[in-house]
Amino acid sequence: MAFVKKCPECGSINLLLNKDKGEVICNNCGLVIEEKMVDFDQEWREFDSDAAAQKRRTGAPMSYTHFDQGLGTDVGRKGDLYSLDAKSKNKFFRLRKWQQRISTAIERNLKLALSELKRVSSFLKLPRSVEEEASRIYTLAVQKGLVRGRSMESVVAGALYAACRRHDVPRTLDELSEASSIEKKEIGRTYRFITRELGIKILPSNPADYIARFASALNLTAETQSKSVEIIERAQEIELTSGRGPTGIAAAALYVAALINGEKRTQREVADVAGVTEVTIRNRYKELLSELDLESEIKKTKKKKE
DNA sequence: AAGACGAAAGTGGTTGA
DNA sequence: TCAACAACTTTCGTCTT
Repeated sequence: MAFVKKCPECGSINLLLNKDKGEVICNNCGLVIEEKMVDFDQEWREFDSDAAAQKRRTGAPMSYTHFDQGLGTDVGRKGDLYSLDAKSKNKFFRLRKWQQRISTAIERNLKLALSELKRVSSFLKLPRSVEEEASRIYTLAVQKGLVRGRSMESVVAGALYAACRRHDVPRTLDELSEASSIEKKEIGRTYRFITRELGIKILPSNPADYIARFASALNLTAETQSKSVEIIERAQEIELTSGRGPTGIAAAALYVAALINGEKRTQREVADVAGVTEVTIRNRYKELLSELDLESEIKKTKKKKE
């Protein structure tokens, strides 16, 4: 599966996809990374339209973004129903009524929540795979009764945040907060809660994952981008990054890299797109300078300019 | 005048007794 | 459950360009 790249346990990239069981297994340590995956493949081949008509039997692929995985049917309320005689009509109305009663609170909740989830995810332009993952997480959360006592929207936001992190397409809590109009604190809290309760392992996000987005928001060149990734890697080697907020590190690395490549941005600008304050950038920046001997590089580009 | 810098006090979350 | 603690923020005054 494209969105699982590394084994969270041992870091190996040697992953084995077992389609029959719908699992992804780490070939190195044997950890089951993804299970209950949906098999999207056709299991037959079509040579002409006759064969296709015979063998095709489904509509859209099954998806967790539909509350019943896209398989549900409703008793119709319009269309050919009205061409029936009065007796049959009555029967259908009764059926419809029953269906509404049977629909449990869970299903109604899911229906609502997943449309909210879609709204937020399209607002943030998240990839399809993340949306799927978030829907799956939300569905699990509902089944475990974790939504009780929390607003539906906050759980949706938390699930989306978790899904982003798992797929290495990090969005900041601020962005999620803006898109879902839930407070940052609240999202963070439900995020921690559901990941703990569902036993979802999430690696601390890598500062480098933020670089591309921040850099394009600041109109920085590709050289600056790779420079800042390089800085981050060097910083990680000497454990300068542990315990610090990844966005602050990304911001500082980007700021220094821009300085080195003569594309200076103010601390304010960088701070805004990264969602941290100037002070944080300064602190990280100071550490980077003293630990990584970057001052000489900055001086070099200064001299070039003269 | 704007940006960079640093000190001090406050916030929210984690940890360990 | 509470206190200590680290990271980060807010605010504000000073220095540099």
